[in-house]
Amino acid sequence: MAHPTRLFIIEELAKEEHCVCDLTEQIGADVSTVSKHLSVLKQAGIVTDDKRGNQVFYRLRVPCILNFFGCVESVLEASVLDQAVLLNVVGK
Amino acid sequence: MAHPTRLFIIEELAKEEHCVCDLTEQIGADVSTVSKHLSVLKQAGIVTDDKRGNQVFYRLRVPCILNFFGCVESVLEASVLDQAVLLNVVGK
DNA sequence: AAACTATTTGGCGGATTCGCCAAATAGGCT
DNA sequence: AGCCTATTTGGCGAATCCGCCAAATAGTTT
Repeated sequence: MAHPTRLFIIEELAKEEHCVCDLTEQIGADVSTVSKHLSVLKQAGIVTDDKRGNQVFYRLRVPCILNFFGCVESVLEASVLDQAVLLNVVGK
Repeated sequence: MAHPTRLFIIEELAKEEHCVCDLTEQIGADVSTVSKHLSVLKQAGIVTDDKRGNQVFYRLRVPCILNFFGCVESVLEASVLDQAVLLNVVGK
């Protein structure tokens, strides 16, 4: 599934947990789209979810995943966009 | 582009440099396919190429990228295959 | 130059992925 | 219960990606 969005999600969750609605608003895509991205990340074990009230909060389960970005940045003068490209490469 | 193959390439190049023909033989896909994978990795800055004679040798340019795998393993009891899945998620 | 090996590039069908909409599920509130 | 908000799931067309073949490019050898 889509990169830039998932990358963005990971970066956001690295700061603090967010509910789906929150991420959806920031991303600007349809809620169902964001929900599916989170579903994939969850299935991969990268994030965990926590239902409170009628909303679900997601948070990063693998903080060290951020080192990956640092690693890349140390070599490339990479912007977030370039990282997306990179991840696209390694992943998908 | 494809995951398992690119993941395999990264792991192989982590050990030592390889020419395209070498990787192609190990992977079992068409040479053009492998070449394209390498091309993508190169464009992303993950590998560098070095032409000697009539063959091109590729090597890892971002060794720390391997830490990423270690990171994932520390959380998941992930096999190489699972890592491929994970990368598919983060990437693609 | 001709022949041969190694690699890259273009093209194309097939498969996968993406993102939206609509419908279903879940919890909260009146 | 009925209504509303939040989220997930199913479905589908559009876009992307993959892997092979064929052709082009580059270097070696004779």
